[in-house]
Amino acid sequence: MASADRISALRGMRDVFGAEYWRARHAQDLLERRLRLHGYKPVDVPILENTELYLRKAGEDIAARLYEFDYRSRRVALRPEVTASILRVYVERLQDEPLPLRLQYSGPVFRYEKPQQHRYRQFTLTGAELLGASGPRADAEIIHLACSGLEQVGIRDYKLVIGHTDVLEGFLDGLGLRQQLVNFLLRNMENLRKRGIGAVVASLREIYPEYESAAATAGSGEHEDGKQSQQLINVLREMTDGEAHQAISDLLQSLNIRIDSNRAEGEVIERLLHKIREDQQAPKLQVALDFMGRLGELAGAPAETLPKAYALAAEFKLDSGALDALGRTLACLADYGDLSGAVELDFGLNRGLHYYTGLIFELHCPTSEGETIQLCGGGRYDNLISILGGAEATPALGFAYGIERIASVLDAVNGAPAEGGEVAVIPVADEDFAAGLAIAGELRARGIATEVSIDGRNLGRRLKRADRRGATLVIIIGEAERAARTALLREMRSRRERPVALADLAETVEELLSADG
RNA sequence: GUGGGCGUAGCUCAAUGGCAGAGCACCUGAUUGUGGUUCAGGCGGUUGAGGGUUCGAGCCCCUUCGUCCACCCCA
Repeated sequence: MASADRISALRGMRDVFGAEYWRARHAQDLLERRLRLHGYKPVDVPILENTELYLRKAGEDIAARLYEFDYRSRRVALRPEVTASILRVYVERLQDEPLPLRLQYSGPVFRYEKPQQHRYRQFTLTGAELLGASGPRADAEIIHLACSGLEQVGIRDYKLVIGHTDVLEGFLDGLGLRQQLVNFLLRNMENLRKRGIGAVVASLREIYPEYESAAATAGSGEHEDGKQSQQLINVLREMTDGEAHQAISDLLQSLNIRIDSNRAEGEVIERLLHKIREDQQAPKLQVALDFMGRLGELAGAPAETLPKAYALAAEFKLDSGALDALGRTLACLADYGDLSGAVELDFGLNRGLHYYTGLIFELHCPTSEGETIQLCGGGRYDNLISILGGAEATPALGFAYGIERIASVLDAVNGAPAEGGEVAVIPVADEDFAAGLAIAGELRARGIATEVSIDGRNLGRRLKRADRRGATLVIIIGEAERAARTALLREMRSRRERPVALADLAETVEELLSADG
């Protein structure tokens, strides 16, 4: 019969086996253990959640990448991260626990992104959350914990990058920009640094086509508008959308003006208001871009970078509270001793999950190909618990490792236990199976991985199989052994073999294996 | 979303527009109770799919699907 068409794995989904499996498994075990040793209690949460959980505050970026669907009139989503679930559990069931509460988790997450190297649509996160703790001591504990996990799995040449959301966000919030533009600017911080202001302005045009013309006329003051209408515009700018809309509508009606077009009156008013306000945004945008350009250059060792940041804050009359906090966190971090990884401050750092409210950090590491990949990311999200319905505002922070990425930078030697059975039992004939299975049972009871050969081919073939599967010892039972109540114990590497009494077999095997190391 | 590369045997890949091949894996035998080597043989293909050019297409052209990589973003 002809074979049917194949069904292959979905794009971006991977099958993991062999050495790669063990590398990832080993890394995850070590990390979980390290978190446990710091008092972080494991929690298992569902992979499938209510979509709403991720829409509350995660930001549009993640919403667009969600595996999300309707099931029996319910909107559900595969989790793109685990923090939201952990906080949901806290809000739902753990609010009577004494704070601070230390929790950890491991498991798969899903993001619908274009796959490429070190980037899959399903990957595994191991993470920690510290709930109900604010201040630099908590910040330092989390950063140190993240670093010490990497050291535990044998990664020492990592780089720690620390940033703070309030420096940029605080500045933008004070500017009075439309929220859409603020979000745009936050998203484009990296972009600005890598590709320059031209690229950012180019993509800005997509959401704010008027930017350049508005910027050009903004400086010229009161242009074709008369002074009176400029005053009117200023009044409208101060109003909320609803008030302004109503005001214009009333004005048109009292003057008995009909909007003479096939557009609805409401729509015309919307556009008018939009236009009035856009002009206002342009100069602010210019200031914002200027500030961001300067901020993006602020990266490097804390000792040099922090003073520069203070100078910039003073120049733009910005509150330096975030910088003070960063300084205190760094001081607390020093109490853990020297970090073997290099620490770097980066004020351009801006993480994709938009719920971060203060400290943010990432851990990076060079790969064997000479590239740098991010292994871990985290930060503080003080208002997420309230957003998810927590009874009272509870500060919180955490981080997560990407297990596959960590495994990819470990060398093959680092944690790849032997595969399959160390011992293979080969019963030659049907009559030998009962004895063979009994021996296998004894060995397994002693913790020795044992497989029983069940293919009926000739002995040579079966030995070959056992060898290729990595068996170091083979136990052969056939007619002669059956009669003598022994088994033939063969050491594969040396090809030496000798009969051993069935009663002594398990003991002998154990000794041989432990002698080998 | 944008830009590249690649789709040929189970796997890794060859093949000036001219008979679709090799290595590995698998199976059989030399060896019906002794593996890693060797030797002999065998199985294995709608060359991703569809159309076009040509006497002739795995190769050239168009379409489409898949996949990998890069940008963006992230773990």
